[in-house]
Amino acid sequence: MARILAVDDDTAILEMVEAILGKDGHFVTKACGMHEIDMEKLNAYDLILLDIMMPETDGFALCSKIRRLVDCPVLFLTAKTEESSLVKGLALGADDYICKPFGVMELRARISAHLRRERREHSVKMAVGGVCFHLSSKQAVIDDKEIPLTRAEYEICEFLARNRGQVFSKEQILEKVFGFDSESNDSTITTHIKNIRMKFSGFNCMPIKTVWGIGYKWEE
Amino acid sequence: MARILAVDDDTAILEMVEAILGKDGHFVTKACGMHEIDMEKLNAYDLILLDIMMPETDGFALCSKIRRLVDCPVLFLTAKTEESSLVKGLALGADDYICKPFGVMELRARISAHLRRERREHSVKMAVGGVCFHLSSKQAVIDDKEIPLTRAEYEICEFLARNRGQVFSKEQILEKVFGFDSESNDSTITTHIKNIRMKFSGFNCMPIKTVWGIGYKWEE
DNA sequence: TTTAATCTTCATCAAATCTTCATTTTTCCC
DNA sequence: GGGAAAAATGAAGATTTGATGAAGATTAAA
Repeated sequence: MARILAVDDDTAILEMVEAILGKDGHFVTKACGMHEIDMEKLNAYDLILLDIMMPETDGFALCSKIRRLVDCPVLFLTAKTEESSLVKGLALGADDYICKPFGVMELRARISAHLRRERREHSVKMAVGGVCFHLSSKQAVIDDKEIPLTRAEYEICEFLARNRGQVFSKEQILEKVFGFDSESNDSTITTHIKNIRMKFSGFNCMPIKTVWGIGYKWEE
Repeated sequence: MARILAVDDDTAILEMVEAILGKDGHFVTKACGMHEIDMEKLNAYDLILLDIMMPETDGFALCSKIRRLVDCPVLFLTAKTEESSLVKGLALGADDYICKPFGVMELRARISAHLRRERREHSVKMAVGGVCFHLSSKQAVIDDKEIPLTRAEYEICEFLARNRGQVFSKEQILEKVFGFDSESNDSTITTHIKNIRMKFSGFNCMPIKTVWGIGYKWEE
């Protein structure tokens, strides 16, 4: 059904979560802490469950990092019941906050609701066609061959691919990719797009489409 | 910020919700029960808050009906704390379940999280008749096929569709769509309408109707 | 410091889009 | 039906927008 990443320092909880969600047909990957997570492969999950209190990195910090990399639902599953903690968690980009001890049925229902919503909204989206982004090394790869993108070119590609299907104006791309305080000219983006296209054309691949009068998008 | 529909039979709760969410810049529409909801205008809301125990229709039934009509997040806000009730609510298509008495901060945080997610995943859409408008990318779609409208054509369509049933003169359309300071000729609108109709006719669809002597309208 | 790579800007060209207008068609009213 | 007003049509010109190629500025590397 869905691929779920569960992060908790308590192995017993991980086992339990796996047992519960496994029955619903989900495939649960267990991680005992941040060191067990391959941040480059977060794309592989449909939903992430996070504990807050963990020895190395705490769940809040982890949540921020995750949210910067992927868009899938992130749910806290924690013993911290204070409202302030819930508020902080959700403010960091999480989608839900479930307190331990949780009801088995509640956990299942909430996870189903989040997955259902993901499908409801996301149904049109598909995998980024053929292009693989190595987030840490900032390289784009097609068929195991690297496309020699410069840093700016890579950032633009990754941003558009991450939000594939959506159209962004040059101003938006400047702001989102280079920061709101970028004082660059729109033509910078135009030129980067041109160069990106040139490099991709060598791979018989043209993922960035112009939407006249509006902007650019990564084709779905 | 967002348009929120709150449904509860207890006026005091509605007032409180309005006060809390109003401070965050949201616009809250209050409904004391099902009879006060115009089911055909659910599109107008970004998020819906539902009580469960209400005299006429109960919240569960209402949730099912709503879910059949629109995709926006639906949150239960209820005094029913049993897990079975939560499970039922989420199973019916709701996205969250908040128990009364709720923490003010929790309510705000959860609502923000849902709205954020909606923006993150969903380039906002508006469906009118068989036509779906992708607001952010300014594209119109019928049966998953894109209608290649130019920017001006799209703006006119979206405006008329948003106010479907109402008739607008060419002057009004010019003013509303291109700004009060537009110095264009009326014939510009005539021509745009012509081109829009040509493009829609390929889809066996003719949503813009001429009202002789008055203007144009999007058919209901 | 020198060199190379990358980023940014700009002028120019081509294409898509917008606007206008003369002409034809439709509608309304007598 | 006839005439006037309104709208539809088709095509040409004006305008806007994006693509392109090249040069200068900036940054990073040697």
